[in-house]
Amino acid sequence: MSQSESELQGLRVDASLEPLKARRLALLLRERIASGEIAPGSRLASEPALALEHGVSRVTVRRALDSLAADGLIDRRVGAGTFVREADAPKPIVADFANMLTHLVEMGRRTGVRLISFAYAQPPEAVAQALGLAAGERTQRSVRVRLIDGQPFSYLTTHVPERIGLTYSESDLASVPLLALLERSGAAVDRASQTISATLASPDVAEALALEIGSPLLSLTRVVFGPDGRGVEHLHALYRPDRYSFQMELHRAGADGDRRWSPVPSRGAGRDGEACPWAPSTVAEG
Amino acid sequence: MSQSESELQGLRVDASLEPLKARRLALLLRERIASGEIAPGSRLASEPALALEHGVSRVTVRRALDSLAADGLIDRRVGAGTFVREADAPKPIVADFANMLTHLVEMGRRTGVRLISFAYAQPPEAVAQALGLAAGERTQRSVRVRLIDGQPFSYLTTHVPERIGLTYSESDLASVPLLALLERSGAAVDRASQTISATLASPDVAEALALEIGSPLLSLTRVVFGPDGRGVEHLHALYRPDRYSFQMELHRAGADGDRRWSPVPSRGAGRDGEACPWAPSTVAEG
DNA sequence: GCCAGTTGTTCTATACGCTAGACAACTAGC
DNA sequence: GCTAGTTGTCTAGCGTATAGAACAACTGGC
Repeated sequence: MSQSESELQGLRVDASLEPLKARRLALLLRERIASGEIAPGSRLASEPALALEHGVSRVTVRRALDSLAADGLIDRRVGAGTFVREADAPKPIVADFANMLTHLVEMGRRTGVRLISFAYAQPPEAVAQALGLAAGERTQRSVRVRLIDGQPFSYLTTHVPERIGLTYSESDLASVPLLALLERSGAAVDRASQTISATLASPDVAEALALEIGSPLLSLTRVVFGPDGRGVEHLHALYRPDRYSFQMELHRAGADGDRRWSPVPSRGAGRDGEACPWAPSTVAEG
Repeated sequence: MSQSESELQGLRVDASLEPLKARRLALLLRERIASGEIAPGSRLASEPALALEHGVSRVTVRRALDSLAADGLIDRRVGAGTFVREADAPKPIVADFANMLTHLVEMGRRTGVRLISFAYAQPPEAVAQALGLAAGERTQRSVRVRLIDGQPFSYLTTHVPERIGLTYSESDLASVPLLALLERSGAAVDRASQTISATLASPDVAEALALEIGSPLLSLTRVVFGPDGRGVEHLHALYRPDRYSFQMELHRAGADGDRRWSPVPSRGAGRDGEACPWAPSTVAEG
């Protein structure tokens, strides 16, 4: 037993162990670089400075930087310093909210889908309740990972009432957006309610999204209803924030003194002023 | 030596370190509980069973469970087992997006503000660019923490061009919403652009929000523009997802086949069907 | 060329995560 | 009451992450 364990540990040394403090520092710096808080091309604080700033030893700082260097995020030059590598980072996808969700601003980039699991079973209580299912009613549960340019960016778990799910096949799901399938099957879509939050990557999600465990994730839960008020789809989506974020443009509305905003269908309001005339057909739910 | 160690451990028990494997297991179990995969009220596998299942020692399992217990997710009963606690989670504040942002659904709960810092200085490059400032133009930078029922839930960093910031005082900021101050000063507000993402709690933010370092946070960046197109306010907000989330109701819009949604001012669409008729005056930017 | 400051490398000592095992206290079912 | 199984507590020891420090190699600006 101790044999296999030590062997296991020995084998996974390469797998970027990166313990506690070093890991935290790495995540933090990763975030700052991804968000542009530390501008590309600029020099990071020196290792001793970082060590002091974060209250850790220089060894730990170096371990964190090793991780970033291994991912090609930084360049280290002896005697000069550590620099954020110039934009080789593909710009994150920006989902325009005003126009409304579901619309991926793809700008010609290729998206793909990997179907992780597909099965019919009894849903968790919370899902059953949200969809307004009858007691014991089963759902089709599917887990998919969406890719852009071959890179995973979202982890989607959907529950669809069995009666609706049966109208399309597993391979349909791997190629056609779910909402399209739902409509094709005659399940009219009328209303949706969604909540946006944040969470951490659990081991399985982390692996699917090529992340480290404990990385931050954007979380979206959406429940779609038909005109009869019955639930049609329950979506739980997790997004890599470095590759996907929500954006919206707002205009002042209402009378003066009435502080109220209204979303506006902003065309191509990408964060870097990208032109991005997206095709009206590039619709996806992920 | 062993004395100081045990003493140290005794002292920092509260600080809940939660290293690697334990953390990993904790996240995994958290996920399963949150998703309902392990139903509320049901018994978890025993500690030895979990240890065997995940290939870790029982001590590690216990550390993971300690973390869940500290968060009130599970109940442990000696001799009986460990049980998933029935939903007692205090409902988070829900910001209704459709109606539009800035609107806190407070439902009578008292909010407060703690002013962390207040100063005029040169803003970071990214902020200056977003606001469209002239080179070298300074901004008023303020950091505030918003509370609800005495509990911190958001960490707000705002940058306002110096010329505008000078029109109100430090104490104004601690009591009046920023947007109200801006308008009072005659700085008309016309348009805003915002991005929603997720990130991790850095040490300072973690402390201000009473969180552990590395906790997930909802991140909102908003840039407000006046009618002349010049930036008026740059807001970077971080929210505790357990106490604050965004919610919106959507209605199908557009012709059939045109998969398009439009936000709708949903009154009281709280996740648990709360009635919540919020006062139109309860406006805040946090 | 000099020098302050940087990364790269190595060392020691300590702190601590993790394992393995044993035992106590308790519970539920028979 | 008895017993199997549970959580609570403790011990001992190993491997390693971390702290702290020193030194080498290198860079850029003066």
